[in-house]
Amino acid sequence: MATAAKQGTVDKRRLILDAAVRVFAHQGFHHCRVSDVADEAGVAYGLVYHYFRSKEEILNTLFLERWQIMLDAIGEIDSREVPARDKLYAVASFIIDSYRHDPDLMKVIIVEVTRAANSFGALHLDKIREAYLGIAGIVESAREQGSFKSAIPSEFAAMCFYGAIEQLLTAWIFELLPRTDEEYEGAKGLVVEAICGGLESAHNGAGSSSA
Amino acid sequence: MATAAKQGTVDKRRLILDAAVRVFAHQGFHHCRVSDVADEAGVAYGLVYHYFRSKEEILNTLFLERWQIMLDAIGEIDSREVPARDKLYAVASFIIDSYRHDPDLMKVIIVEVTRAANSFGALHLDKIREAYLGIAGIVESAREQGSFKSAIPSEFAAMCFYGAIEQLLTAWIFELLPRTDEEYEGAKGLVVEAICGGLESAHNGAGSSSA
DNA sequence: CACTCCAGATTGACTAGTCAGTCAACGCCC
DNA sequence: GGGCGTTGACTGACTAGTCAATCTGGAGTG
Repeated sequence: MATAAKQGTVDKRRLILDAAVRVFAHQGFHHCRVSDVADEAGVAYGLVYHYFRSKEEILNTLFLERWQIMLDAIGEIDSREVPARDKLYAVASFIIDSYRHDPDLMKVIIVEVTRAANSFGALHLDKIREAYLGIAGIVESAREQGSFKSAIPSEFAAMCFYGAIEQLLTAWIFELLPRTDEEYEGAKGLVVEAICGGLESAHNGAGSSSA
Repeated sequence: MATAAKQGTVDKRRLILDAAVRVFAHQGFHHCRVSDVADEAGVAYGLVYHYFRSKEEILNTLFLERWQIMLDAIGEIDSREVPARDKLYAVASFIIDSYRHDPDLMKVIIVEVTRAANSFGALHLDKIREAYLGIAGIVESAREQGSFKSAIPSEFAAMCFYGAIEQLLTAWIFELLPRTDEEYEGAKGLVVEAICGGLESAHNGAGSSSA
């Protein structure tokens, strides 16, 4: 049995982290008090400061824990011997399943970190960039190999792809899209088709003057 | 001469709004004090409350002012008699030019409202949704007419398109992309090409099992 | 033109409340 | 019995919003 969870002893640190996810997700990092987290965890106020230096450190911990898992997943996916489209489908699946599995945690990460340009986003920029680079790597191989257009820089493509997925999650967070298993599954294929295959029909003859 | 600006009289309300944009953009809505806004505007603290009921009302005003301009622009673009791709190019141009023209304002709108699921985002959900619907309308016409794939629902496509653009702005906000005129101009064409034309080469024969 | 008068603009000290973080003490387990 | 885990009352610092006082420009009057 693991060190922390032996006997009936519960890992209070983990309890606090899990409680923080729920509280941050429902009230927002700025609108909740540390006492809310302590109460939710069923733990005394002061104990939070025994395990974490500050309220911010809780959020940082949550982000880093989860983000690293995603970076590792992207790295593993990139190493597979399959077409780029399948890799991107796997990445989309991983992110969407992460949301499906723990919507509160993903909401906190996206809303409070990934998109928080004035607070935690800036702090974790390097980690966020790593994800872009991982996706860009997948695109880059496909470009070199000729299956992806060389006209679109891979970092740019990665940004569009990741942006589309994050917007999807945002739509689920905002309840603009139904949160059902079918919706999640369908979205994986659709987002890949939209970004890789494009919106235009293959037989499209519509002219255009855009660059 | 307009009522407010006749003679040497300055419109203090406007002064406060403009100062708020700068302060919110650089410090973040939550990390700045009302006194910072007043100081930046060169105005007494109390005057802020003469013109606005609360700190939040300043942000709401900024968002609604600017967002309505964008909604009007999308509506106007949709009514043009050009291919869907050109319409989407025009929408992308409008948003990117908005950022180029006033990065602070766009940063505030995106970071503090559009992506703030726990505070202002929820408040302005309907307005935000209106933008999606406007873009979806453009896609829908193209689907009916056959130039866009019918397999991808138009709201879904709109979300991917808008998400890609917002991610681009975020990259500029985070300084992950160079902020130059060439970059802005290039991005307009690239984002449309990525979403409408897709990342894959036309002659792409790479197989795929995703769907 | 000189003067009064007032409504709206402007000021900034102050209040009332909030909340992150501290700390001294307690207790439980090894 | 000692150290780590745990407690929660308390403090110190901060700030959104109030308000009574002051200012200012222009309309009305003789």
